[in-house]
Amino acid sequence: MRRSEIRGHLLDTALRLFNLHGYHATGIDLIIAEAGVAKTTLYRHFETKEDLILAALERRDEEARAEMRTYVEQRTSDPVERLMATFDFLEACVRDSQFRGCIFMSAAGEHKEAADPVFRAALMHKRLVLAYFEELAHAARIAEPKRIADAINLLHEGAVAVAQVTRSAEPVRQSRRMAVTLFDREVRAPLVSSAQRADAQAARP
Amino acid sequence: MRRSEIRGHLLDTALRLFNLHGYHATGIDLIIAEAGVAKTTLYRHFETKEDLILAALERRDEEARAEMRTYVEQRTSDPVERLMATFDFLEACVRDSQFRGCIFMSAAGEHKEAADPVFRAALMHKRLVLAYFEELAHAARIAEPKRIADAINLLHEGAVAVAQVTRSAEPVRQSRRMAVTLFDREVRAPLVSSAQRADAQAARP
DNA sequence: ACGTAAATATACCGATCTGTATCGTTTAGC
DNA sequence: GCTAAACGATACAGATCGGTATATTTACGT
Repeated sequence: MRRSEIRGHLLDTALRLFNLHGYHATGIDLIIAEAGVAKTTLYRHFETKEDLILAALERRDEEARAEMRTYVEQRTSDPVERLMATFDFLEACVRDSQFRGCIFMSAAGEHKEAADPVFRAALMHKRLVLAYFEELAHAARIAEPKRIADAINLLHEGAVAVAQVTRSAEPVRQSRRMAVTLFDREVRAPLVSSAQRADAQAARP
Repeated sequence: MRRSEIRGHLLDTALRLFNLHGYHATGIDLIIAEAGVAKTTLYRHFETKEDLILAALERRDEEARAEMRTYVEQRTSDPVERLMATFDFLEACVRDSQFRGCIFMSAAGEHKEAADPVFRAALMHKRLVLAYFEELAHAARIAEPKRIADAINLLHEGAVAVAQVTRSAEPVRQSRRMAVTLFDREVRAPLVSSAQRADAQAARP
């Protein structure tokens, strides 16, 4: 492994283990063993474990939001359908065999003090995701974009929480349907894709 | 302190600390110090820390569901309004200064293996709460009680998750409004209380 | 009131935790 | 190719972890 890749490899390894076992339960020794790296090397890149956690969360924050953006934008150009596509992206995340809940919620759950840097990093991620929902709602020319973004955010969080304990993707599908029911009278265009509308027509002709 | 109270006192102390700091971050030494009890005493009542966690979760499960039942049943006898009263109960929980998120979600978040007894205890609590929602939906003579119970459950979980990071009760109020919007055409009676309807009439006569 | 079971305090165990120190080896940039 | 920085391996420090052992005192049931 090239030296320039070590830092990123450490972050990826740490993120995988944090996702699998949580933050307190994942020791430095396990991280370096899984990464195949000496302990000295880890502490040359990150001063403390907390710094490693913060760097990992920052990396994952940017990565996750970029993935969602890419998924949503290449799925449809219709601004309203893009709002709904966030649920499809979420469903894909939840269906991943490695899904163990939202790592930012876990981070906040293990670092509950509002002043804890880890908690603040988790909060910041949530704010940025919410801002993206607002951006989508604004583009969709919805009357109250902030309220709709809050609602989508709440449905997302509920779906992830229920999916985390039930180990099922069905809560995400249900939250999507709830979003459709909630918003289908508030926006200018239908909230189901043309393909789905065709399916529905074919099902009951 | 009487001997018969020690076990319960240990469970209460442990629950308080688990809620404040999480499970891994709360050591045995802190629990016994806060409880004012010798370590030997704790280990006479609970074989391991995991046993203590499981006993604490079981106690809190019964306590929390009994509190919700009591709150809901004494607030209104109308079965439909009782569904909505679960949100009011939730709002009271979230407004508590000690609120740090759902301790069962935290437990599942720190014990992610599906076979972990702690994870299973958290899952069991969620199933029982969902069953109560179904019970309420059934009493309200709703067409699809299970689907509505799932929806309420999802809104609850979303509200708690968002409230946990934003440190606000507003997400709970929003989830309640979303529930009203979702169900007001599905049930036989209005979903706002007569007092709220009077307020609305007074506001715009 | 007495005897037993459970409480206490304290010391201790081995394991594990985060983090450092040492030192020999490898790599990257000039 | 030289040099300086980074890496690997290992040992270790000091704290804390969950859990035990022991010896003494306290409280409860009969």
